[in-house]
Amino acid sequence: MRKRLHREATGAPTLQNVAAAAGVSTATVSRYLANPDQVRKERRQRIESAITELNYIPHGAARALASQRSRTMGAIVPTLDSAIFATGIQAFQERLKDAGYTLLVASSNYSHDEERTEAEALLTRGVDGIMLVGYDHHDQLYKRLRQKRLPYINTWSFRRDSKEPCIGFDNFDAMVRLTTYLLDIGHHRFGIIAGVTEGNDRAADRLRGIRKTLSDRGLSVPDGMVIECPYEIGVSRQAMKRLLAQNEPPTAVICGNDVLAYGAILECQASGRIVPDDISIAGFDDLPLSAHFHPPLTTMHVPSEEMGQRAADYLLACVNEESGPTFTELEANLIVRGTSAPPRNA
Amino acid sequence: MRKRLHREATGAPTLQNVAAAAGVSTATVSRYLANPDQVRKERRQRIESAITELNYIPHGAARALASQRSRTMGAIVPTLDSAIFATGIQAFQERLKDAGYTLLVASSNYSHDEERTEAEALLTRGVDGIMLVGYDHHDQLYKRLRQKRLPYINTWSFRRDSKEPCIGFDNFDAMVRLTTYLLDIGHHRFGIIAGVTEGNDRAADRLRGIRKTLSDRGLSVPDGMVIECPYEIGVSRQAMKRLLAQNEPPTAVICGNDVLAYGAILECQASGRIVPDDISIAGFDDLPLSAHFHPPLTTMHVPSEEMGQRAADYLLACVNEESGPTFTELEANLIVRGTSAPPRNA
DNA sequence: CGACAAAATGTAAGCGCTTACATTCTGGTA
DNA sequence: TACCAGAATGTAAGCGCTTACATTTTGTCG
Repeated sequence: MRKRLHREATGAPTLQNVAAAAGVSTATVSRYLANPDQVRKERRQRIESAITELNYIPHGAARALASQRSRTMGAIVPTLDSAIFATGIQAFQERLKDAGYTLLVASSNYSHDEERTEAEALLTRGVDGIMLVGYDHHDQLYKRLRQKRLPYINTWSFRRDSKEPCIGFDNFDAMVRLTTYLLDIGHHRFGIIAGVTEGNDRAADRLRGIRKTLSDRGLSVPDGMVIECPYEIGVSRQAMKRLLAQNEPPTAVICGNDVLAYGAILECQASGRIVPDDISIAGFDDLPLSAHFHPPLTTMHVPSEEMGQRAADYLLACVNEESGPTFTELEANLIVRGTSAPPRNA
Repeated sequence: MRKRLHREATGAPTLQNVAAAAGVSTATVSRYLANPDQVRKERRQRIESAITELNYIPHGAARALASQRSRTMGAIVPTLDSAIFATGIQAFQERLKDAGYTLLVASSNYSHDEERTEAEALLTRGVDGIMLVGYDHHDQLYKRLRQKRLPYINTWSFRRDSKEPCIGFDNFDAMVRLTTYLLDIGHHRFGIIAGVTEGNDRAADRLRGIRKTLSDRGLSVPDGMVIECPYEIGVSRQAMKRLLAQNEPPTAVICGNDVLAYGAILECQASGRIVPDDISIAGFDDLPLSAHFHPPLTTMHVPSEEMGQRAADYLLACVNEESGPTFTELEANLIVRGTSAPPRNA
């Protein structure tokens, strides 16, 4: 006699139950699930009613184990706690959903080590692909991904000479354009409130873009005029305060993102200065609020939704062995609004 | 002779390989993974080195199938695209991570139907528990959850007479307090910019709280003074514009959340009004920006992090069959800042 | 030193599904 | 009507793990 079942099953109906109820084999039910019109109409109906009757829900883990794909994608973002990433993730997720995929998210807190740990966790969950933010990642992470031959894509960053699949915009170039604009309207005393560049290639690229543009025009930025700080409004206000306390305060301040810019503007206003008359301020991201800010913020628009969608498309194409663009450059657009104007003396 | 393997395995090392390399049985390796000090030191070391050598990553689906738990939790939020939910989710996720769990997120777009569909998807993925936002959900969803005996918890909402596990604050009561405060400083002409109440019990509770408080004080709110709108700043500005166009504009406007409040403030400022001298405005949520807004926003602070954490604790306790509080009330605190003041004529 | 309980390990049966391969039906066609 | 290709099914072997139960090892004590 067969050994007694050593574990209680969950009691949830299985595909086997459905097959029995419909009077067909499990294979047929499985095929029906994967591709309904592969089974003859009459059986199809029997299966359908068996499914609704039993309230059958397929068991994802079993399916993943047997088919070697989990229909799950992973995404690791620096933080969920930022509107811009949230938007991208939301778009990513919606695209996945349409394809019958589910999203596993993790956040790295802007740390390559944490990112790697999280990736490891995602691998254990058997994700079929991973969306990453940025370009620089832990060596081990890249290695593991390749070893497992797991599709992945870098987002929020695009480099012309990229060796890794990526979809995004050129952060360096975007800042070159923003800075050029400010130069062109007459500014030559700049302050910079950058994001933390350590471990954040986007922030670093942006800062490089500003510096390069200025030095190309023969301008140098004194040390005291460049402040790196985390993307928090309070910290940004402090930074602005320091900038304003300089001997010769800047006539224009470029911020690493919109949140930093909000802080800068608010601090200026708190100190009685008029933006943009007394000082111009520019951000980066173009959050929904920015268009409505007072005054409306001059910033670079980042196509976060499109990045999310395309990242999903790319990964989906990989798992389906279709072909798709491996390198996609999107445009970050300069949006000139009310926080920038020629300097007083110009 | 045995039938040839009909599928190519992934090539990734399996627990079996580890066992072979370490010269022990698969059971021992499995036990080591689950509880290292259950295996004798000498073998433990052999296993450890085999694992690092082979670069072994456990196969989540196989584990889930065999053990009947996925070490995965699901969360369905109305949208990721809102700082407040993002914060909660972030906290939820971090707590899960510490317990070796991974998060599956989905968003419902404030629709019960979509929420239900997403839940179905999560069930297929075999989540061990689900975090929900709000109290009202699709009947079928509740039914399914109970049928599967799956742990779940409602967040962002607390009701004293709750029959469902929940952790949150009382939205009605919170608005009663906010409204009372505004009444107490002398306002009696109110405008309300509420969130869309359809399918959103939090928004509905908040609106009820305001209305009840006002009517208790003998005040009625004319139809034109109550506007429901989606949580978008542009829409909110339009709403404010309408409020200001009334015969007798309100002296105080209560908003369903901070984003709506930002819109209201900005519209006032754009129309040349001074907040709070000409008009008081209050929000709900206390987003990071609110403390820095100009003027700083009077609002209700929502303990989103704590909700996320506690929700994770609860679900984790459920799956581990520990006991924990099923109903937890947190406090939403009134934060009086610069957008509220007694009305002119008071 | 032998007996025995407890601890450590091994054995092998599934978990619920997919899918290669074998078998049985179809509906044309000659 | 007989034959046959192609479509529709069925059969059953795993996928990589966990775990009940059996077996062996260890440590303790009289």
